[in-house]
Amino acid sequence: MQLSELSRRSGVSAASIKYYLREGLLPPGVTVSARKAEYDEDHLRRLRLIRALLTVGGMSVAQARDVLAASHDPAFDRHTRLGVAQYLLPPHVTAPPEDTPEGATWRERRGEVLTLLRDDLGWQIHDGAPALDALTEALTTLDSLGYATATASLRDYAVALRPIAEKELAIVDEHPAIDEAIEAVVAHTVLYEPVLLSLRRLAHEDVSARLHPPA
Amino acid sequence: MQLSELSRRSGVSAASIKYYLREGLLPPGVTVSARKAEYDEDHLRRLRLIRALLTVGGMSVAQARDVLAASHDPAFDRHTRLGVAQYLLPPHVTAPPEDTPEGATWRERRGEVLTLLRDDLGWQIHDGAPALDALTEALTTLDSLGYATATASLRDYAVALRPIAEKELAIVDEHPAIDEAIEAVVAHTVLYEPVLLSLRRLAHEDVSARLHPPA
DNA sequence: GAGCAAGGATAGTGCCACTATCTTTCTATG
DNA sequence: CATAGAAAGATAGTGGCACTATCCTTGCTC
Repeated sequence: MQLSELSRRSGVSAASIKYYLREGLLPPGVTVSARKAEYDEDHLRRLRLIRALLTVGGMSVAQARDVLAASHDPAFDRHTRLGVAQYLLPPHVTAPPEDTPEGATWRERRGEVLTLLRDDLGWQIHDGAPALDALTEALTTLDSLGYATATASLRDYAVALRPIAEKELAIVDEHPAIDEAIEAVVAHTVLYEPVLLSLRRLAHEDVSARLHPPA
Repeated sequence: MQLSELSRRSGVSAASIKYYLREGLLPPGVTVSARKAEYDEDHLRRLRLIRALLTVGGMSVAQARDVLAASHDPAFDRHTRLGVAQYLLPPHVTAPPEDTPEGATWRERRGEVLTLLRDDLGWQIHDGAPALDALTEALTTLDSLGYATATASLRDYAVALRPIAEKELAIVDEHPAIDEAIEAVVAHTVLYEPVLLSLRRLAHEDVSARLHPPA
């Protein structure tokens, strides 16, 4: 199909598709002639994924490009590529400078969390996992606002989320083809986040309605 | 304290503080004279909350302003204000137009989810809850990519999140002062989201390491 | 072979979160 | 008392981002 048809079937403007092509999010089609390029169903699928990452996932174009590129890099094996894709996903937080008081408490907090997850819960996680930094950042921010987060409640969260993670990984492993699996990881990691957060808010509403019944 | 000291103690540039004052995120200080305004500890605290909403929470300045404004609106009672704060929080999705095929499936999906939560799980949730739209949007997007989400797994998510929501609401109810409670709701709703998502990703890593042990 | 639509390149647009500058006002100091 | 200097406030500017509008070339069609 031509670019115009790709645009029509995806609902994305032709100008935007050209933009994604320029930015390397969408691989170029087969150039048939100087005024005709051929795109296939894979392009359509990829385009839908791109739009999902940008809108539902809230990622930037640059982030989406990096994730999509890394997830198709043949230099890595299956397990690594699955991890690389996840490690590249936002958010990315950087630790505060080491020589400041904030930096010291930050690092201390990070160590506590790592100990909880590794030693207490027995999770096998890498020391440099970006999610660990994001978690530390959120916790220290809450601390600075006076909302101390007990290690115990953090453990409750972790325990509640563990079975969910197992189910999700099982779904990914149903895809034998590596490219499909990668896409499944990216899609599940990013697109299930709003599912999780929405359900949490709805649960809040239910609990609140029970605690404070409206008149 | 003066604006310059507020800047120094918060780490936010004086120019940015002026910007937040202009945009109505931060209430003005007491004008002592034309070149001197007095700020107090509440301003410092509010400023920290603003920064947290913008950076950790990923909200826009306009969204933060609306949430902060509504949460201090005396026209609402405690329960309503807690809800209003949450309803105003992003993301906000709009349903597709009713007369399109996508609009029809979207609405159908929304109805299914509502039935699951209300009739099956017995949750008391409002029909117009924005989280319901966000949830529907995420699910239909996943559907369009070929990842059908079984109602059963959605129920698993909901069941896993329910106890977390209970704990969180209990913490909020520890604050008798309404302003403190509002701030607690906003802070918990927004700032615990990265906690939840980070822990989920770390759980993924652990599960993946067990399924595919690295060499 | 004239018209026209598709592709590709390039410059422009609108929004956002600041940020730099300018002016006014006050106060501390010689 | 004069004046330098600093704080507030107003206003205009900046840089990044995600597109988007325009222009030009090319080649198919009638």
